[in-house]
Amino acid sequence: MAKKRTTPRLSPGEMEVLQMLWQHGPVTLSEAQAKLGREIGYTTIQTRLNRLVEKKLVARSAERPAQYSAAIEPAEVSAGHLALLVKRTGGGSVVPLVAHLVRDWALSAEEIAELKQLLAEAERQSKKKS
Amino acid sequence: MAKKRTTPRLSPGEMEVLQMLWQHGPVTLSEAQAKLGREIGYTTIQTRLNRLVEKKLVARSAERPAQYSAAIEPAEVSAGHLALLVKRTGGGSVVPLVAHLVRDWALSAEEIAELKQLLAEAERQSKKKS
DNA sequence: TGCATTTTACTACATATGTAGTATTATGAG
DNA sequence: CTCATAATACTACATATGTAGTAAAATGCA
Repeated sequence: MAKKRTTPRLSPGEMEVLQMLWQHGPVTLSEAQAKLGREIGYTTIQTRLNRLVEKKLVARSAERPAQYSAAIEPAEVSAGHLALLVKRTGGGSVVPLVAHLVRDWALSAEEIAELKQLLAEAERQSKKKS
Repeated sequence: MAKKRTTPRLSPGEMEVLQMLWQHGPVTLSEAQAKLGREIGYTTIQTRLNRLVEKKLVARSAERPAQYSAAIEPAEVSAGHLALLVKRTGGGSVVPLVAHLVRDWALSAEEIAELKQLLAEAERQSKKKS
């Protein structure tokens, strides 16, 4: 397994860009601006992307109208953030966090089912390991 | 219900201080430094606390050796962060996030039980509401 | 081939954050 | 009451981040 380079701290703005890249695949600068749309300057996005590229979190293709694509998985990012949250606000336990998640977001029946599934798996793992 | 003042963005350093305050109750500056311990300057913590106080996230008592205490709940903070994470890395669904939590942290049998409990409740809510 | 347009690179600057020194004020011992 | 010590306030400064202008380079069309 590859090195676990602790996600180099993502700023809000960087997150915003990454999210955009995760949703809409690789994009050019102009497309990026269109997607992020909003009242944000073209060069602003350019700068953000450049910085992300420096940090190896985004890859830029060699073609002329370069394609920018996320070089990190959403999972990796959330994992890092969650680890921090668990430690900080959960006192080390995931339960308070999950409690929040299931309480504050009205889960659909399907989602609840999925989560039950996950728990069941976790339980099996737990048993097997002990 | 009170205003939902979107947690004013907590920087890593601020989180660190808040965490300390949540764990060990109200503390004075010196105690704070002791707890955070580390090789961090006294005045550095002072500055961090001051900034936190400005942002109303920490309260300072009037007594002489002032007592600093968190003025925000861990839950509030995690709620804000999670909301962002869900939207950004989960594409709007909590499932991927929870999946991560239960997979990456080896949950104890008790924790799993608690979570099942939570899901059961969520299910009841869901049913009642629909 | 020359210019208009698009793309990319550089540069700039304000605010935020991390860190900490120095000055000032309050407090307690003698 | 005076001074040493603890506590608090101010000030400073480097790096990070958000935002964007301008210059330079590549492209495409006339």
